[in-house]
Amino acid sequence: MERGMISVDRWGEGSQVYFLTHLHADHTVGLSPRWNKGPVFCSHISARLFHHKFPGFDTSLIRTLEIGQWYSLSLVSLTTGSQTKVEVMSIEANHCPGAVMYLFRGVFGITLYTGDFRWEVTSETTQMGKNMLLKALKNDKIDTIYIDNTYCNPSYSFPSREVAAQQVVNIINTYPEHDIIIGIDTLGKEDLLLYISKILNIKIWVWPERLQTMHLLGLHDNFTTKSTLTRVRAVPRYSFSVETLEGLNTMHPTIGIMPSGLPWKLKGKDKSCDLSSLKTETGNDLHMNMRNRYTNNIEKYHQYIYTVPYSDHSCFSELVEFVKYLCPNNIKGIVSSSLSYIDPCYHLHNIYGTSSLFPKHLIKEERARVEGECESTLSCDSFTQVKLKSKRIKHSRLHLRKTRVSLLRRFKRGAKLTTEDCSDD
DNA sequence: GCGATCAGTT
DNA sequence: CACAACTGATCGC
Repeated sequence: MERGMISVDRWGEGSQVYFLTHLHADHTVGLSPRWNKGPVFCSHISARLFHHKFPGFDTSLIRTLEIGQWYSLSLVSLTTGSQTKVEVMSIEANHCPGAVMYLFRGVFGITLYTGDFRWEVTSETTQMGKNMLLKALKNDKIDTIYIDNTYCNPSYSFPSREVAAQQVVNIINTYPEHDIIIGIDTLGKEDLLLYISKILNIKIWVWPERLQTMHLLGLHDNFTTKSTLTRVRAVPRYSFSVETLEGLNTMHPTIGIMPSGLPWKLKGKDKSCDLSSLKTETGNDLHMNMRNRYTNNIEKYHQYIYTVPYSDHSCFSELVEFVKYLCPNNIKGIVSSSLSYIDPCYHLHNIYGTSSLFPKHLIKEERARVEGECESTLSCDSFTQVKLKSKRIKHSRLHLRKTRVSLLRRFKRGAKLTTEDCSDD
């Protein structure tokens, strides 16, 4: 992509067109109701949710794209100053409602920006995305994939959301007399709640604003704001804490369930997990065996709290499948926070194109190459953040060390940290 | 009042 | 231990 032309999920100055993958807060930093920098392209569902999230947003700036359809844009190349054609197609990302990837085709070649996505082979949505990509690309090869590297490390492994949803149902069934609370965000995990609602044939309580979101998503039957109607409540994740659960339990026995890709652990406490009391609904042994590998992921985080590996991001093996399927020339991580922006690419490049690991003597070289590559994806945002952070005196030791290391490392490598890096690709 | 940034939380 | 996604406090304007 050429700088100054296209921004995806970045809302700083200096682009001709802006693309939104989905409406989670960490992808909309800089977007506000008074946005006026340029047209915002997004999916129909995101467009529908837009006004809820940003009341008063200038509707004339929103351009909705039909999924799986090519659109042509005429942009100005900042390097040549002349008009250039860019084609774009949005593809189902299977992350949260309205989430899409963007496939771009232009003078810069073919670029796929995945945004956050889940590449779940058992999911129909993923199959749709797969077919769209196949159809869109024909025999062409993607030059660069900007990939959701959130869980791009072999240590991250979790089951399909269908399996995880059943785990949640199993936990709920284990406590027939308990109230249940489930931690969720402002968007996402609707399928999990729907599954629970349908299997157990109950409504699920959500807070009033969340009910509005449900209605905007066309979900009218399975949710309620009347707490007397149900024992299962979905609550904002930030109000879901050990204290909350302990407080609730002084009034009525209550179990909390956290759906998350990461197995949370309570610091220094007993991590033991009593799964013996958990039964499958069907008692199906095969089902049980299939899940066996993952059962350890159901953690009893606390006396009253379970965590279940229900993730809206791809796990490592899914990322591997994705990359193998598309065979791009280049891979760059989107998530550049903390120290994770190096390892992810490293892991993917290791498996990419070959079933075995690189010979030991090549690994160092490969790592250096990959690290250099990832370096170029650094945004000025993260740089200024680092600069500001290192100036501060009051800071946790860990943070201070981290920023120093990464500042030093970036400086040593001579990474270009100009506004050029900020805007797009 | 506003956006930007940071700390803290699960 | 980590992550994503979010809230609330604080700062500068």
